[in-house]
Amino acid sequence: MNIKGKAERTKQFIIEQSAPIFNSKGIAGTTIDDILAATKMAKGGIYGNFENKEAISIASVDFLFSKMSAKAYSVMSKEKTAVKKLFAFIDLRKNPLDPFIEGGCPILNFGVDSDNTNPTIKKKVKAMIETSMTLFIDILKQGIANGELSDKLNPEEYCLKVLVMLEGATLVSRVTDSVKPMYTVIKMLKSELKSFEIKQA
Amino acid sequence: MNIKGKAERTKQFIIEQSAPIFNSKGIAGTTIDDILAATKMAKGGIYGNFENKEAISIASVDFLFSKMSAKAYSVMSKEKTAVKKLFAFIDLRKNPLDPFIEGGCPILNFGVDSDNTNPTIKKKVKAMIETSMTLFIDILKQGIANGELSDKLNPEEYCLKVLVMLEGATLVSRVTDSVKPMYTVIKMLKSELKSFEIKQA
DNA sequence: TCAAATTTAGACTAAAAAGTCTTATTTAAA
DNA sequence: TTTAAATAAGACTTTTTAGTCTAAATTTGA
Repeated sequence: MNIKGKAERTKQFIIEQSAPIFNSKGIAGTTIDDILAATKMAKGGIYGNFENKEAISIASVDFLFSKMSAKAYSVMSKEKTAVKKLFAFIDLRKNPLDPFIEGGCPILNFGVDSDNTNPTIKKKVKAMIETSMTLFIDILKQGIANGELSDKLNPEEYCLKVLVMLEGATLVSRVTDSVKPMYTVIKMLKSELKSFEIKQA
Repeated sequence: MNIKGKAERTKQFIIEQSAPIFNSKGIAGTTIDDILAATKMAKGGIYGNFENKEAISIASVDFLFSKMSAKAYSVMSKEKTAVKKLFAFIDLRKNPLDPFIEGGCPILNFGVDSDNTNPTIKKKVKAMIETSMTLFIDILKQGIANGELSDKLNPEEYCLKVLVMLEGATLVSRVTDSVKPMYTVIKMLKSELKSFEIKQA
């Protein structure tokens, strides 16, 4: 009848409803009752589709990371230059108080949540960080190769800077309930990259 | 007999044993049984000194923030110049895999943990961030005032940069299980501050 | 459309966690 | 040293959370 079958659609629905809760309250802080409330389903419906809470949390993390990657890819591929691509990515983080994903950045949240407690999730966060870094580094290398950016720019170091400053600023902005730290950080990051731009003839 | 009395010493002992657990496993992820195991006490001993788990978590956060502040003050006051003071603070974070406080940076951990869930703790994290920032800014302003540092340096922006980069690098280093991100970040932060140093005659 | 297979509801059970209370022990002031 | 007060032990109760299971409902292929 349908392309995917009921089971798979229900599974996806549960993940979509649960993911923002795990992201907001943490894995230990999220209960099955939270998930029942969010999905308006009963236990049978949940446990018929997932073995246990852990399985839902893992699927939720995968879902959120995919969603983040897809969004980043979407906004970046609309731009043509390396600088514009990076800026488009940075701008996704502009308002940490009204984030793209409810509860704030999943890398930050699940990174802290899983550190010391959850090796499975921690591995996923690590992979997400490494994939993102590699992608950004490649974009900057491309920009240097085609003369858009000075070869004085160190792509690895600048990309690390972007990542740590965005995560750090997300933390500070959310805790202090102010967008100002993030705005200031974005301004600094952009002006640094601009200083390596080579004016085209 | 003793200066403080048994009750107060026991209370302090419980806090000292519990704090690293809360910092490592998060507040929701820490159980009373964890605390019993760490203190080797029984329930009566715990609940005789604290009303409930929340009270222990609050006292633990206060304890860890005081400990951090004291340590920072201790290493910074040994130095005479603004740059050396800042560097001493930064160097406290050198190895995120073997941190001064077990489980990693409490600002990062409790910031993420409390965001969305725990207003009481969140307020404490906010206060800690703001006090630290103010302290560092004052040190840099002093350095500018006495001619150690160029007045081209923006103390607010540079301090924010230090804070967000150290927190972000702590996250990345711990999740990827590598000190390299933190080393790179520290190198960048130091070289930036050095570039504002005025060579004394 | 209809029947087999799949999926879901929700009462029920099990396990884990929080918190209480009485008894025993320890402390500290006289 | 003695004794009243403070403190701690640990069995017990309560609450919360996870997970199971059977009957009912829904889906899907023939």
